[in-house]
Amino acid sequence: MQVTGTATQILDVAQELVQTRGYNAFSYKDLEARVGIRTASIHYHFPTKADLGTAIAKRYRDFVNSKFAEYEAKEVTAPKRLQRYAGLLESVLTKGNRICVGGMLASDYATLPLEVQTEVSAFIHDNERWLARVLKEGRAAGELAFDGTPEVLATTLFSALEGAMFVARSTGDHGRYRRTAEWLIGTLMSPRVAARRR
Amino acid sequence: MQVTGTATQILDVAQELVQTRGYNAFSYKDLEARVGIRTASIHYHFPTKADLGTAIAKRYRDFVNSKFAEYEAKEVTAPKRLQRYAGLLESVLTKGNRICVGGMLASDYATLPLEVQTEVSAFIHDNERWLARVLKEGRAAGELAFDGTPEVLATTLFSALEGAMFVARSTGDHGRYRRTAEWLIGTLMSPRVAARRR
DNA sequence: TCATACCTACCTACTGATAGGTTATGGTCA
DNA sequence: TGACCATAACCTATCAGTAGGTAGGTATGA
Repeated sequence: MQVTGTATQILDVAQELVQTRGYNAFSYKDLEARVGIRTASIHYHFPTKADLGTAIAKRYRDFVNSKFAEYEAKEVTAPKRLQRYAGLLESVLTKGNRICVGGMLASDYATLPLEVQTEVSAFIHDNERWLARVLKEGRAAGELAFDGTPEVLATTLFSALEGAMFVARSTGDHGRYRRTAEWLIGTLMSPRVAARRR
Repeated sequence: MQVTGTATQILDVAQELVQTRGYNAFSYKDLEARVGIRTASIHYHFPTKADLGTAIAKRYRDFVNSKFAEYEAKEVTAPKRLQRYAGLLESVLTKGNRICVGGMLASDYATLPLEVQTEVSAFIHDNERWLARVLKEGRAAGELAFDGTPEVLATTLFSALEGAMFVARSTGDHGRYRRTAEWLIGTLMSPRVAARRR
């Protein structure tokens, strides 16, 4: 048995299809050829599509949460941490025109099985909570300057970056994402920090 | 006989399904019961689903473009025009948990027929172009203050508002959209930002 | 010998789409 | 006027293909 078992392989392929086509636009049949086993065998690993969707969402949430920990360990300042976060999503976009799993499933939200919906809501919550903390600490440290609460700005940041992925893909211009991310973070940097950057 | 013909009625119902479920998550069968005619009859009005999707996208784009003209006629200042724009999307969200047609189709982009893709790209372009003009004029008039080009900020604004719709719906909290919109526009009018530019 | 992991074969329901028939309306012309 | 015809707008019936899912059998290795 490999380090990457069949179940993991199924998750990898299915996740890519979720990120490019969306939850309702891929089927077990699509997985068949790419994974190399029959649809019935995929049902052995993931009895229902809801199970598969939930597994994808859970794994992705864990992955992103691990990135949060990584960024906090590696980067000391809030602006750097935000840049890392924006860079993570950018790499998703660049690697095969993909969309963040959370953002894509959010767009399919009304049609998702309940357990997947719950996972999506939790994903958004995790992202916003982490962003809010980074923003709060950054402002306290004088690295960031902004009006309003960290919570509101966290939602705004998350919404903007997720939305920018859709816009970038629909216009065939990945630069749109990058410029949006740069504008947002640049605007948050305090005059002192911004001045040093020039 | 009626003021609203059958074709219009089909478009109304189909558009609602696009806005709530997405392009791939509704079928002619879904329209049957709600419109009150058989799927075959719907094919009479819209031969293919691509035709239907294109008609929905085109009509919505025209609708939004007409709103642009309306806001320019009714409102004199840039902040007011931006507030109107944000309010338009908010009313879409509030009225039946809907998503902007452009944003929803952008999320389905990779699976759309070519003609619908083209329409989606054009919708984004129209929105960004109008926003960029409002921002440019607003800055020239001293009503707004921001770093960077109007074009970049237009993309950011559009991305953020569209993304905020998804986030609001997935968290069951429409207030998230409103607060995001208010933060964005508020930041553009902020004296602090204006002072920083000098 | 027993669980794991795969298979073939099949199911029901639905997908977008087509063929061809029915009905109502309204215009043309001997 | 009335016979005729065209068209619009619907219908039933059907298509081939796909959806997610199930039943039950088989190979393999501990």
